[in-house]
Amino acid sequence: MSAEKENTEEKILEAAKEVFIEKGNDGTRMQEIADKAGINKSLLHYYYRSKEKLFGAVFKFAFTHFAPNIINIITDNNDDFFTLIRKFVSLYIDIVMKNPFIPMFILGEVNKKGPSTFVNVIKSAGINPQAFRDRIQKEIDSGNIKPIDPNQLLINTIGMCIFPIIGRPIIQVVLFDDNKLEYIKFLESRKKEVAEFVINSIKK
Amino acid sequence: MSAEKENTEEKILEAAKEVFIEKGNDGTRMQEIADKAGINKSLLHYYYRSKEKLFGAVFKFAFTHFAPNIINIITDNNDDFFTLIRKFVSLYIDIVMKNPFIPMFILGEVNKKGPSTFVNVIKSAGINPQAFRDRIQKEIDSGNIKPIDPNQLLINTIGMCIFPIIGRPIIQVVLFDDNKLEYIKFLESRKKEVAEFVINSIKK
DNA sequence: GTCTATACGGTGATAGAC
DNA sequence: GTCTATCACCGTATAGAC
Repeated sequence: MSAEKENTEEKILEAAKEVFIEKGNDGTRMQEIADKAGINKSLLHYYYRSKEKLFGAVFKFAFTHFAPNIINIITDNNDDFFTLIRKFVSLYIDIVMKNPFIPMFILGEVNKKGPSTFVNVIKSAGINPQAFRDRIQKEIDSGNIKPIDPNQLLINTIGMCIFPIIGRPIIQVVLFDDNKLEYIKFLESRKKEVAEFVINSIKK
Repeated sequence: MSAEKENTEEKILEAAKEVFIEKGNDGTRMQEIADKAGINKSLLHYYYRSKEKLFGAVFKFAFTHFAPNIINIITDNNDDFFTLIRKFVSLYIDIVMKNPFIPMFILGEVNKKGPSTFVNVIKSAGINPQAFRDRIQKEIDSGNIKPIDPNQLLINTIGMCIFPIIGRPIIQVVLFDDNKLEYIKFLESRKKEVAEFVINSIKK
């Protein structure tokens, strides 16, 4: 997917992303990363001193490329609020559909190690919930939507976007008799369904 | 929490639940389970032949004690639909609050191994989404609620209940400045907030 | 920078005494 | 049933040649 003649360090990181994100820290073997990068195992330690450091690089990538894109849709946005919600939901579901393992990876690792290990990454990711809260409050004050706790609205919306992705194996089996196409169709239609669900709930 | 003089097999399973559910299959060491059970490592293999088998017992427990309780609230229920939703959401959030690691455990493992490994457990868990779909359809046909795809409504509702639990480390840091009490309060109020959010969205 | 060889501590699993 | 001792293997990490 990237350039053919990338340097070794980059090749390692790309391979590490694939393995770590799919298998998690505990499930990842340095040997597998080396194989996938087409280099020797000890080269991993030459570029990244330890497994932990390599993992850290992968986690940082995963988190910073996911969290901020979401919230930043909101900041500096001139759409009316319902249009904003439709764009947000559609874009977010699209992102997680294209990177289905990343949410599970982030949530799994953060739950295992606790936020303390990642608090630097999390804080430096540029997430600014206040901008979101402010926008909601403005809409409420203007009488455009029903009163609601902005945090609740945010978690509701993100939860509805992410859960069907991380719950895929169960959802596909239980709801769609393990039919992959039915599941994909279901997910695709959520881009509109979730937005309308949210809008219906808060509109006056 | 259980009887003092439980037999060894039971002690092992209890210890295994704690470790597996908190650390996942890859992160679990047989030694840790033995220590927690207060017995020797080789006794684990005497009662459960392998780590895989022991894991299987834990997963089966976790899944069967979680999934069905949810859906069965719906079956054979005589409440009006909005009361049903309020009960469902409140009970479900209460369950996951009391067992916060189980959703992450189930989702993590199912995503890692794929549903094929657990398809027996999943299918034998007694989940019956059709009963739920039928109930929704009845409400729509009766004109009590707006038309909506029952699957979408189900995933929306469950997603809003589970996501704040598995996303806790991030949510607590980003939204509540790592204030534990604020997070708990937020979760507690969701028992009502989520139900009203759903009801607002589907009521006519 | 990249390789081979190896150290060193675990890890699941088994054998065998009691 | 429960223990100790031990096995065969695998994991990360390092040393050192080229």
